[in-house]
Amino acid sequence: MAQKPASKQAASRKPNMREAILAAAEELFSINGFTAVSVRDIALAAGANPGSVTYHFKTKDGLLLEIYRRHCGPMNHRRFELLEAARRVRDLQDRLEAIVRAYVVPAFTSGSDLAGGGARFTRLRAVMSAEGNEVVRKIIAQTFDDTSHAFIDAIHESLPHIPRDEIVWRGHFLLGALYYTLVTPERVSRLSRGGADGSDAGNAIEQLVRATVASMQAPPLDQPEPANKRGRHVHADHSRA
Amino acid sequence: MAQKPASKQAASRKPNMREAILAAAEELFSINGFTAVSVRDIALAAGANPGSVTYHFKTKDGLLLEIYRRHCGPMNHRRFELLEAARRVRDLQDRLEAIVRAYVVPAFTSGSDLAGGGARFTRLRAVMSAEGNEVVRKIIAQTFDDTSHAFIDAIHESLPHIPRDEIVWRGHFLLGALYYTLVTPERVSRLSRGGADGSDAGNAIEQLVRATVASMQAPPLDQPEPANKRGRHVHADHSRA
DNA sequence: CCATCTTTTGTACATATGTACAAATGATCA
DNA sequence: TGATCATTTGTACATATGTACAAAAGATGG
Repeated sequence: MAQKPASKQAASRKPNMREAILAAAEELFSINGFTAVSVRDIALAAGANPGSVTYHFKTKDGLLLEIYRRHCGPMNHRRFELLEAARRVRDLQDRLEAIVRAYVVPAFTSGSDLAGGGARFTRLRAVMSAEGNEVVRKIIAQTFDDTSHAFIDAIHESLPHIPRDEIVWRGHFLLGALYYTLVTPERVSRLSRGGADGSDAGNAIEQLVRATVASMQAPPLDQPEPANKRGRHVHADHSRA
Repeated sequence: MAQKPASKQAASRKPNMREAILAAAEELFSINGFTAVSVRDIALAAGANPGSVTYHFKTKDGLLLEIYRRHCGPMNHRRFELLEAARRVRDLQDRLEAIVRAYVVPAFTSGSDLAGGGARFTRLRAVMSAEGNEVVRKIIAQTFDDTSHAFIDAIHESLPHIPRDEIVWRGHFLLGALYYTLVTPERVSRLSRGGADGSDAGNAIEQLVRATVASMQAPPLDQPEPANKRGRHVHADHSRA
């Protein structure tokens, strides 16, 4: 019978080994990938015994699965909250920016109560997607496609003259840029010769939002390039689709 | 090229095992990452003996190194060729697009004479950067930073009113989008419900160029979207932090 | 033909890996 | 307290890994 409140449910104060293992695994996976990190590495970093990992999560895959289970819910919940708020913005351009921001911000900040948990988990997802992890592929398709579709549709509503497929492409580029920024932030610092800090999440968010909003507003491909393109090409009224 | 059936040794005119090993390793690394692929996997895929890999490349790292050495030269050479041609385009907007295209196209098509060699090598670089491979990190910084700076400067010349650091950010986003498209093309197909094919390199290039040109032209952050300058942008907020 | 160099093969070895499992330890409550 | 459960520890095992190395096979030039 489940009559122990201090076991798994409440009890915010408890030096739980299970949590330490999860945190250590998340950190190591997000830096070195799944296959490159051994169960022993994780146990060592968590100050635990290798057998303890098997006890709590059965397999290494189970550990990865639990990391996803822990983060996906809160992150997507936060995204939907922000998306609902963004939908209520009246000005079309402001709304588009709010939608993009609603997608980007939780990837950097949301997640559990751990500091930097959101960015770490997103970096983990980036690394896993590059690694082609099979365990993760299912979770991604199951958990994130709903969110993606919701954002694509919302953006499409504020940019009706752009075909949905092109919004899919540009949203895809957004995710790639997001991932890459979290995976290799030092590249920004290096190429800007110290002028910009790739690890500054606040700046990264603003740059990413600004660039993405502009890319979303680009004229679609099937629309022939306007003759006087040096000027305004954001709002095109003669849409054929 | 090779019309012999799926046998490993019979009928060998000049099999050039070294090339077969390189090709197999490149393919496997670009899909599964470096650590996840064993020397025996590579040897099996190449129809070679594991010891042959050691003979030709000494270590597994040496094999990866040779893959990079083989592709970096031609790819960056092609990029510089296209960049020089792009610089001569008179119209500023056309020039910007030509520059972006000069960066993107070789990533998909250039490389050796092998079909799809360029895209495969770029996908390999994407996977390696996500894996944080130490062997690769040096080559990247040494070989690609020159190219990146050249393109950043060229773009900056055609967009002088945008701070260089912001161009660095947007170029960084471009590379992330490029990588992610090569790593996970099926995501585009899935989210567009079959309307777009993420594996269609031609379409991917056009979408990427169009989106990137627009993102590059976005007003800089310190300049909160003036309505009088270029492109019609409805005023955005400056309240968010 | 032989001699010499290059390449391939087979095998071996030390170590790393995921995971199973029993014993030891710790916590909880009648 | 002692009994029962949860957790941790230590160890073991089968397999996978990178790489070294010697023998075999093949090519090359005289």
